[in-house]
Order: sequence, then C-alpha cells, then structure tokens
Amino acid sequence: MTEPPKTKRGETSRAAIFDAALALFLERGYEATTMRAIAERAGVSLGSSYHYFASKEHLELEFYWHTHQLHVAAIAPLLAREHDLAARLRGVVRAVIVTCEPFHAFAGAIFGTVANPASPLNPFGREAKALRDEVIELYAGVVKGSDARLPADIATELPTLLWLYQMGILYFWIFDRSQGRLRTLDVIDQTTDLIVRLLGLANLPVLRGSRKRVLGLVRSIAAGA
Amino acid sequence: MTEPPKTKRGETSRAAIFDAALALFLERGYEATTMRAIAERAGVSLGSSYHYFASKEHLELEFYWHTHQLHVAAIAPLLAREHDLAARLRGVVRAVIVTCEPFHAFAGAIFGTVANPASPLNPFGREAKALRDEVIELYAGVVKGSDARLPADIATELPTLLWLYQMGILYFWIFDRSQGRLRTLDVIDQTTDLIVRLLGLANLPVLRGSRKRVLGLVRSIAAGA
DNA sequence: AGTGCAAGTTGAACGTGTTCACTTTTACTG
DNA sequence: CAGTAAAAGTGAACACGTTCAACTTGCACT
Repeated sequence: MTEPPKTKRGETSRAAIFDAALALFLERGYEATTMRAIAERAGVSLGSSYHYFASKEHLELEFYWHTHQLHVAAIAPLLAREHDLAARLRGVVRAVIVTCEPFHAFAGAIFGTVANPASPLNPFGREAKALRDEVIELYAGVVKGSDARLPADIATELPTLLWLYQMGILYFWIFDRSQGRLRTLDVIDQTTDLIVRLLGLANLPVLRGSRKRVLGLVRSIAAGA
Repeated sequence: MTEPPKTKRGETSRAAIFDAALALFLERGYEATTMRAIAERAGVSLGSSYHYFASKEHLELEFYWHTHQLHVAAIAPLLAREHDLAARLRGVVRAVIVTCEPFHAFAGAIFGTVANPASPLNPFGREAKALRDEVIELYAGVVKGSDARLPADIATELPTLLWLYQMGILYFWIFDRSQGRLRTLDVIDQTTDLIVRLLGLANLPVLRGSRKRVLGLVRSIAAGA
C-alpha cells in the first residue's frame, strides 16, 4: 500500500522517484533498472523510495496511471467529435497503443509482472481496482456517447468486455515486432469492426439464444472477480 | 536452456531436484520455496540444481510437462469411448482442472511468472514451443476423433483456439475460490456447449462473412507468433 | 520561542536467485 | 587397465529487492 505524500517535500520526492524510474526504464529496461539506481537518480536514499512505493511493482502501477492519463488526454477531441461507435472504438484503442508506443521496449516486462495472478497489483486484483474502474468507465463513455442503440443487457456488460479486449490488444502489441506496429493497428481495425458488426447481429432470432447465454456467462464471471 | 542428463546419475539427480521442488511448492508455495531448500531436500548442492534447470522458472516449465502428462493419461479412456464433440471437449477441459486441482494453491504464482511476455518460457515463446505444440495436437485429436463435420477452414484453426481457450479456463480457475471449484466447472460446461453451438451456426449465411473475417484474423495473428 | 509528533529520510543488513572457477565422478578408448 | 574428456557436482561470491530501527525535518499548537 502506498500512502499519498502529505507535505510539499513528500510530493517532490515521490515525483522525482517516479520520474527517475520512468527515465531509467526507458534507458535500460525494467529488469536492468535497480531500485538503487532509481534512488540515486532521484536524489534520495534507497529507503526513501520504499516510503512512497511499497515495491518495484508499485512503480509499474504508477506507470499505468501515467499512461492512462496520457490516453485520456489523447482521446478527448475524438470523443467530442465522433459519434459512430466503430470509429470511436477504433480511435480509442488505436490511441492506447500510440500512447504506449514509446514504452514498447520495456512494456513486456511490466505487463508480465503485473499479469501475475498472485500479485495484488494484477488487473483483477484489489490494488488495481481504482484504475480498472476508471478504464471501464472510459469505455462506458465510448459506448454511451455513440449513436448506437444497444439492448440494455449488452450495454451493461459491454464496457467490461471492452476493457478486457483492450488488454488483449495490449498483449498482442507487446509481441508485435512489425514496422510501425502496423500489424497491431490492422488487428485493431479488424476487431473493432467485427465487434460492432456482431453487436448489430445480436438481435437476430437465431443468435438470441447464444447472446443470452454469453451475457449470463459474462455476468457470472464478473460477479466472482 | 536445460540439457537432458547423459548419465544414470544425472537422471537420478534431475528427478530428485524436480521431485523436491514439487513437494516444497505444495508445502510452502512457490515464492517461499528457495533454490537452496530444493537442493537440500534433493540431496544435491545449490550449483547442481542449476546444472539441470537453468532457473527457478525452468522448474515451472517442467511442472507444466508433469501436469500435461497427468492430463493425457487421465483423458485417454474418454477419448477412446466418446465421439460427441461437446462431450469430448467438456471432458478434456474438466480433466485439466481436476488434474491441476492439487496444485491450485501455488498455481497462481507459477502461471504468473510464466505468463510474462518477456520470459522465453511464456506460452507463446521459444522454450515452451514443444509443450505448446503437444497441447495443440491434443486438441486436434479431440476434434478429429469426434463425429462433428467441420468446414476445413475452421478445422485448421480450431485446435489452436482451443489451446487458447484452455489457458483462459486455467486463468479463471486460478481465481476461483468456490467450494469444489464448482464455478469453474460450471463455466467449462457452459462455454464448451457454447463453442460447439457456435460451430454449428458458422455455416449460416448471415454469419459466413464474420466467420471468414474471424478466421482470417486468427490466421494472421497465429502467423506472427 | 518552545514542544511534540507525524512525515520524511537514511543506509546497513538480510535472504534471495544466479554465476563461476574449480573439483570429482563417469564413461569410453587405445 | 590407464588415460582422458565430458558430465556432474560444489560452495563461495555477487547483485538485487526489501526491511527496519534509528535519525532528521517541519508543521501545529500553546
């Protein structure tokens, strides 16, 4: 657990530690960056780092918050302008990987340690709840601000599913070695299109049975997490 | 990289190290088990452990092989007897979690470190290829031995998708705290049913377009990994 | 100005996974 | 059987993440 700083000096230190960590991650990667090096560059002692970040992993969580804020800022104009669901979705998910692109080299290491189900920092866990809720809320806005008219049962679960979908895209992106990350961009275009198309088909009588089953399943899975 | 032993003594040592590791993982969990404790229980020196397992993570890979072999043995009778695809699939996936059940307590820690995309041991990586191919081949057998008649394009990609699906189920199972792991069993029953049902719908004209798109996507994703 | 206490800071010390230069054992050849 | 090269085995040493008890700073209240 990381307590927020209560004094001006504390805020400065905390920010210096995170800035140093981010710079070193970029320079050397996650694993090659030691807590000692972070503390040294931040101009604080090793022990002080642990006063603000309970572990090296907690620096990753802060990193996620950082990228999330960059992402939110990046998509604001799009969300204000565009109301077609497919276009909104494509734009928002493309913005995720564009925002994260500078960090691609060390993203794998970070994603990996945080994906660990044993860690309280994993996406489904306690300490990540605030961030998770924010991202799900973001996708709720993507859907709600569109002109798509969705059945209520779908609209309820869709934001959570899109959050999951975004994580899947990020996982793919980590492995993507293509020039300009074109493969990921292509997968995003195709999958967002497919998602919107399937949403349109969900009302077909032949699919209604499966739709109810899928949503029931999603609800029961989400309830346990 | 872990070279296989070339002498009788080597085989004995390697087996002793893995047995000791497995026993200690069960007793204390993954993180609390030290390489020193493993070496001591196996009756070898610390350095010797690294002669057979290049890292603690490599012991996890061996653990996966271990459970895979248990799984294969467990499903043999079912695959010989049953030819309905839904029943085969349900039985095989249920057997996965029944086989792994004794290791549930530490499975999260193991699954997590191996899920790390930065590790060459991750499911999509180089060192896990042999195991991955074996599991995909297993699911190819599940499909091929059934009386289901599937379009060729689906039959080609389905085993890989089922391997992915199994990993998803395992991920859910790790988080499942329900009595007798009933929630996971329920999710397996529902999802296997749903999968077979969707396979049946895949030939509907209204879905054929989406099916082509999905399979094209799957192929292009699989090609890159 | 003086006092008290919470916030902030420190670096030595601990246990861990991993490495490596070295020794011992094993299997095979002439 | 002697010789030898590969395989197996060893434990001290290293760097790392993390902990902790002690220390300093600065703010709030009298």
